[in-house]
Amino acid sequence: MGGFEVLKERGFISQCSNEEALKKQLDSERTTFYAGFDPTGRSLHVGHLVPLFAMAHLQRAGHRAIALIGGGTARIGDPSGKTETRRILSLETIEENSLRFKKQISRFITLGDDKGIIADNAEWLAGLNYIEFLRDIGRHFSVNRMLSFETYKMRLEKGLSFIEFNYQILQSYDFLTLFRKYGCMLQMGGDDQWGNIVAGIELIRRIERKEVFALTAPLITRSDGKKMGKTEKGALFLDSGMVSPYEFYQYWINIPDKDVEKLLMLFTFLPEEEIKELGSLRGKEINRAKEVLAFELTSIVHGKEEAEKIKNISQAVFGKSKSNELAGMPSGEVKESILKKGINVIDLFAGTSLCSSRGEARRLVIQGGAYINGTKVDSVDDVADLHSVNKGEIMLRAGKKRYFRIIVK
RNA sequence: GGGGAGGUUCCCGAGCGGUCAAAGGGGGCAGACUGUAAAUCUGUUGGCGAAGCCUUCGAAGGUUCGAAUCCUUCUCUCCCCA
Repeated sequence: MGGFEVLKERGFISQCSNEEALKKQLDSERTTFYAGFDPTGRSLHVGHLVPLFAMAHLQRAGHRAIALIGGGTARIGDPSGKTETRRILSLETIEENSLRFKKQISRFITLGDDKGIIADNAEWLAGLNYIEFLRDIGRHFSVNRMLSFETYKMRLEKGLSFIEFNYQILQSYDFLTLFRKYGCMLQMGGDDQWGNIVAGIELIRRIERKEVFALTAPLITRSDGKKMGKTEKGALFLDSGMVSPYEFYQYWINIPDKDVEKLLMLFTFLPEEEIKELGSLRGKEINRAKEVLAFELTSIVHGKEEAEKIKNISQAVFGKSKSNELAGMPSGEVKESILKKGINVIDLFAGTSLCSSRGEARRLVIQGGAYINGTKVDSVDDVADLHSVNKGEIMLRAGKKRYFRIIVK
């Protein structure tokens, strides 16, 4: 039992409704807790990692986790922290997303009746009777009070639909339902969820006369001001089809020095002492810590085998090892017959994910950032042919660290 | 329902009827410096070809030799009134 200290020391806790009482609760008995995930995207992303790891830690301490899929609330949209209205998703999309979420979540928490549960609020929200709901639940909410919440204040400037405004009530109702159904005592979430969670606590206190708890995690930021988990292409998704494991791994390798320790604490299960040690590395040495971070996290998200493979690839490509294991790196194919005739370098690069247009490929070459098998391409008129093929492959490089493997067939 | 303000290239945000592919900033990409880091400096940033051409300024029409800039209708967002 316990677990509160772990979360605290590792940096998962930002706000807590009643720290002392919660700690006592967690220390004294097996406690059921939950965190919600709205299936509004095709995949979970880095932003979801914080609650996932927090849940995993509590579960390891012996408590029961509920991952709540917001299949019902996703039909509406949560205004918290957003500046724009979320667009309405089709039911099929939500359904599909939910399935994907469930799969991903199960990599973090252990499922089983008394260990971990995945629930979906569509189960109780979809069939709600409006009148009954207003009578039983709605009457406990004061509009004046809701309007005083920061998230709504912000939205009052930009516009807030009535439906979105109800999000908080639905989320509170979720908490109440989970409390009744599973004896759930604690809701976790990001800081932006604070208002919603507290509203749930109040609802439960009013209706059930019981004290339950809120725990929020801080928004994780990068010391360089970039948004955590954002890449040029968008969010860093956990789905291997959307962000390849190789890219995923590389993202963590390239994290700013200052953030390594913090991220190791949050996104790995390594013991704190080991993390502190890794975090104290300086200069070039700290790359070792980043490698550990990337490896550990990739292992959890994509599997250990995959992580090993990528680690080898990365070491090979960035020159620290002789390994030739390159499977898993972004790659594509090209026909031998095309190479026989020779292909212009611009076309070659433009055909890969390295460049999105011929113009971009042209720029890359002109700026001296294009390489074939490690040799700089110095003219846009250069042609690649069979001489460029090395063991059935051609290695392209854009800039310092973006690689693409072309397989000749 | 009435009145008002708006929808500009990835984002924010300028834009006298021509010289606007469209200022500026952010972001991205590349180069130098490094440690696959940060910071900094430089270049670049619609597409195809590189003379030039093509597609962009919510949508569709129209006025003009010529429109992102003017008119009409439509649409969406926000504000005020009911």
